[in-house]
Amino acid sequence: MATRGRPRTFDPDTALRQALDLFWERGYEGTSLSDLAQALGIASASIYACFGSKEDLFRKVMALYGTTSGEPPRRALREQPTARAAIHAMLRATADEITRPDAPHYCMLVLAAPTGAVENHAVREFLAGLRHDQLTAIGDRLARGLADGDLTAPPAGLDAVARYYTTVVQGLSVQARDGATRAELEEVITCAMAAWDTLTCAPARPVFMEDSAESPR
Amino acid sequence: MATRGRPRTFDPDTALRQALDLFWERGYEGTSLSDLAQALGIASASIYACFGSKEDLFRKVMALYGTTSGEPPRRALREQPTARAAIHAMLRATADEITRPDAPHYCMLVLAAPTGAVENHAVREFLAGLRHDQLTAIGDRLARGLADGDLTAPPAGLDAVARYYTTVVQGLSVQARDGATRAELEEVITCAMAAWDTLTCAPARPVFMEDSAESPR
DNA sequence: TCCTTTGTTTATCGAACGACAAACAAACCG
DNA sequence: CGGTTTGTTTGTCGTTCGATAAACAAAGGA
Repeated sequence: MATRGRPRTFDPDTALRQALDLFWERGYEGTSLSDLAQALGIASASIYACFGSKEDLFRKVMALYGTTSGEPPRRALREQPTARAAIHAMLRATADEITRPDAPHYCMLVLAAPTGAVENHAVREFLAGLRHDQLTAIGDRLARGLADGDLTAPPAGLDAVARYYTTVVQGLSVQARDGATRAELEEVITCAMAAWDTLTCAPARPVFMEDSAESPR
Repeated sequence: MATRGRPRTFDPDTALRQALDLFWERGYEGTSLSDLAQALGIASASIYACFGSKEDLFRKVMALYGTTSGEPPRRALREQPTARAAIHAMLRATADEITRPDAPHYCMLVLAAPTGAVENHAVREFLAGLRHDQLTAIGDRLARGLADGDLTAPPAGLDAVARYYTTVVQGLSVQARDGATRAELEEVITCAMAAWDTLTCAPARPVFMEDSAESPR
């Protein structure tokens, strides 16, 4: 199909990336269309023409966020050989992502729109759905460990353990937001992994014997 | 001193409580002065006369929040005999507070204003300060356990353990916000406490032997 | 070349924002 | 009772919100 009409003067991918940066810095409601227009270097009408509404833009932004910042933790879950290594590496990859010096120190999934005006209810539930996917992904990885034989059924329940590590991930975001360093997050992760052996009836290992050689991503 | 001039037609304490309910439901930026005026049944000018600015009102609201919803977890830390029981009871009291049927399911400290517009930076840092007090309170309680002799110095570091349980508390808020039930939070707390014995070099106890008779508040 | 198609700019919409000044209402003091 | 003090209401300030219509600009097709 031929390209008709006047071509765009801006690159939608670049613009989406710039929109991501702004939404990341200020959250959904904290970012206005004026802010976006200024940051993207185009008029707000062009944003509407290219991306639809503010909410549509935000959803596209979150999709990009998922394939960039969200990928390392997801890959950790996918590629590590055991459930234990996968959870540990996932936590570390998360800590890496939320303490990058060139980006805001928190996960957008968790803090971009937890509360807000009534009219933005749909956006909040959209993010809540993505967070639920997180929980599911962790639960699925534990189930795979069960199938692979590297994990015995935890007495507390597999869902409970999955929700527990999801809770830790989400708590890490608040910690990073409040200025915790990468090293401090690593300590928290060490503590969180200390629960693993008790939860999974594995032989306990003292914290100073933690497998720190595991790849963080 | 005599009461001069026209007396108030509304009760400031009642109004503050109503403002708390509204800020709790929608967060700081999500609540407008029009919303507040309507909920309190008075004009916005009366709010300014009585409470100052929106930010002043929010700070007073958070003080009330601290003495009401914040008290049970704080009391748990204070009154439980051992560090372990204190942390466990504090987590349970938190779970109780953030799943009450008559209030929003999350902690205002954590989710009322984690991100937002640049002009509300002061409010966010105010809340961050209160969250840091949380961390300090938990750290102090662990130190007391050390002094009382019911806790041996954790290899991971006392600060690390304090930050870990702070992270769990904050993660619980996100879980509750996303619809987790009180029972599900209890499971998460059980998992979080499973780390305790490993962290503190105490003899490990299986999760199914958890001291469920500890007072939740 | 001229028309169609598409993108961008400009201007603006109505509504809501936080905040306040002035006018009005109700209490106490003498 | 009049005068003072204080609280509340009314109206509105200038700004910003998300969103859009109309005018203008630049490309391809015939």
